[in-house]
Amino acid sequence: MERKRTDCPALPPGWKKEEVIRKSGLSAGKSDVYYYSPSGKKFRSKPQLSRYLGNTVDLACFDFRTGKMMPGKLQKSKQRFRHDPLSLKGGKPDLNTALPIRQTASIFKQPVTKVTNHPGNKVKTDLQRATEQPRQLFWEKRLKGLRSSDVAEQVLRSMDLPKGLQSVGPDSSDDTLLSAIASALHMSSAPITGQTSVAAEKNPAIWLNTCQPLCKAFTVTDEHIRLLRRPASGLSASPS
DNA sequence: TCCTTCGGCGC
DNA sequence: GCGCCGAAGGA
Repeated sequence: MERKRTDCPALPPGWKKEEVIRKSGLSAGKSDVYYYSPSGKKFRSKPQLSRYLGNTVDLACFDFRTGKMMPGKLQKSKQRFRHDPLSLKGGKPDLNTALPIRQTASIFKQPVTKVTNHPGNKVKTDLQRATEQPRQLFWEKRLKGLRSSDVAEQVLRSMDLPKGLQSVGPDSSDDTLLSAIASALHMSSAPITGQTSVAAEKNPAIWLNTCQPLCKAFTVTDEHIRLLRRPASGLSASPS
């Protein structure tokens, strides 16, 4: 029988997908899907693929049968939505605070060419730094202008920040400051204090503590919390 | 021993 | 109903 291993658009070059129709037996007509790595290894299930790729890759959105990424199709624990009758009563609020992550097609391991320009150089090992995730300085600026909206695509009102918060760095807009603080709260369980180093205010490009948001050190008082607990006027509690 | 193919368990 | 994997059977 002619085997056609097709290129799969969601996969990097070299990976092939194959679909074989069963032609006899009780399950005639059913099809089996296989993948082939660039090295020729055959994969016949998602768990097998997952084991090979390791924990670094999240295949939750990868549909094995079609070979496509299906964002929003998290097959774990069926999602319920606001407009779903079952969600209206007794539905728990969305407690998932994980930041959304950009989904790319290149979820599979790919060969990397290592280029060493200066083979004689010694690399200083600094374990403290090495375990840190590399992060672009002032990356929060990239979130500027982005707005959240509800299911009806109504843009949600942004938040007002307390007066005392002052930003550090090249961008002083409330937009960026809000993004920086919100992101910091999500990305670490450690206390969020702002930039405690005075040097960071003078030259943030060098002294910025990337684990803290782009704002000057602040403290949250009981008074601040009391203000928050007071229902905000002019804001509806929920859409619809 | 390797590969293809269908059965069938378990969710 | 379907995904996953065992194993039969052929090369």
